Amino acid sequence: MRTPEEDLRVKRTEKALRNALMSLVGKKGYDAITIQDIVDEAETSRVTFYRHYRDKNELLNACLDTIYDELIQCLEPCSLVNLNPEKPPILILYKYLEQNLDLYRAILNSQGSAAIHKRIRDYLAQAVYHEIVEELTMRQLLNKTPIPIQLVSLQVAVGELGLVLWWMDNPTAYSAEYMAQVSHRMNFWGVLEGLGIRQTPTPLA
Amino acid sequence: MRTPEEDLRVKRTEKALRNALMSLVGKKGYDAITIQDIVDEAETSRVTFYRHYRDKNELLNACLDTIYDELIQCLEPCSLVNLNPEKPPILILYKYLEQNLDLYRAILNSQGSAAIHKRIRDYLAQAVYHEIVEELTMRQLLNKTPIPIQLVSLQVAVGELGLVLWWMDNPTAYSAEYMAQVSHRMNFWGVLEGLGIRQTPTPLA
DNA sequence: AAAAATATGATACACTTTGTATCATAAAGT
DNA sequence: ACTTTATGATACAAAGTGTATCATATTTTT
Repeated sequence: MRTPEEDLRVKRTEKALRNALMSLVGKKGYDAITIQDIVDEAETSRVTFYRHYRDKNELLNACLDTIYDELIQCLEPCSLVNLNPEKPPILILYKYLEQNLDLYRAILNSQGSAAIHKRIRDYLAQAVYHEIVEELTMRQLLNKTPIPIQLVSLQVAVGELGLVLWWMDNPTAYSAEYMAQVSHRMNFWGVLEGLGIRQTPTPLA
Repeated sequence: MRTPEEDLRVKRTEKALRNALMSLVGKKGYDAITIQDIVDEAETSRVTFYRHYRDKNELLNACLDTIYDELIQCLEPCSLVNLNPEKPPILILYKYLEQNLDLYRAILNSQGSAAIHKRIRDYLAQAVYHEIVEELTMRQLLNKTPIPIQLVSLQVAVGELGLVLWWMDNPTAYSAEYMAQVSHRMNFWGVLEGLGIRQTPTPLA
């Protein structure tokens, strides 16, 4: 039997490279980082880098897979379209990003960030989609929405994520708690409209 | 009197460079374009390029200034927070982008696109902001909003723009008209909530 | 524990791209 | 016509990318 993906050296090297990139991205920003920088930080050689990743972007994707798993685990336990506008589930995302603001700001503002934004957006949209379907099934309102659920979900995703991204560049303007509450509240009414559900408005705390 | 910025040759060269980049970006995508590609297409020399722009990004910004003026002129005559949810002003943006979909898709999906997204987002947000202030002044509701106008505007901007960007990658799913109507309708209720104005819901056409 | 397999590091190389310098020439402005 | 300035050709230094080779070190397998 061979040892295709299980060699200790391989795992060690790849982990070191990932850690190196994540560490550097917070210092000098993704775009300015060279392969040499990465292997210096990882204490390995340039040749070795190319044996594992085709280029910097492929390494970034490997890093994102890791980060992404973390993020998903953060968001897993909460309901994103919580039909109570006062309890913003997106707050979990704000708090998560707040913990390593410098790092995530560097990542989400890098040149290759568009792909990352899309990835998060689509994940959020999908999560919202499933929740809406569940909620509507319970209320026996499925297939009766004035706007396709796909678009309602997408609207929530871009609305919430858009404010998150803005806030990351302007973190002092409002607290994470306030942002989450406000953002969720506005999106909430769009969702109700899109799904054909209406509720009596409640005052903001 | 000198001729600082008005030499015919300068104007001709810079225009040729801008056109070259815009043309190439639709063919091979922004990231893959080299300075040599640009000057070949523009039928000038690399040295000349550097006399006018520091790098590719600076040229892109010059291009965007031009495009951006066009875009603003497109959006100028319309009200972005039109308080009638059935008349979506953002449709103008959809129609504008639809005209040169390949070009704008290439630009808005390029590696450096995050800065462009932000620029459009902030423009939209600012435009919405001014309109809201006007509307609220008329209704004598200024400074009485449950959510800061800045955040309401931003929410509208990211909501509308987010759907536009998604649609550009999925242009066949729904028509520009439908997207605009749906997006505007959902945002509309968020705005009403954010501003403390309420209206009786109307059915979607 | 020995043998086989494989990942690593050092070095070297070809290649692409970037950005600058120089200088004769062409084309604009006055 | 005269002056000023932009252009193009050529050359060059520097940085970065990606590949090839081979001896060495480490891991897995027997």
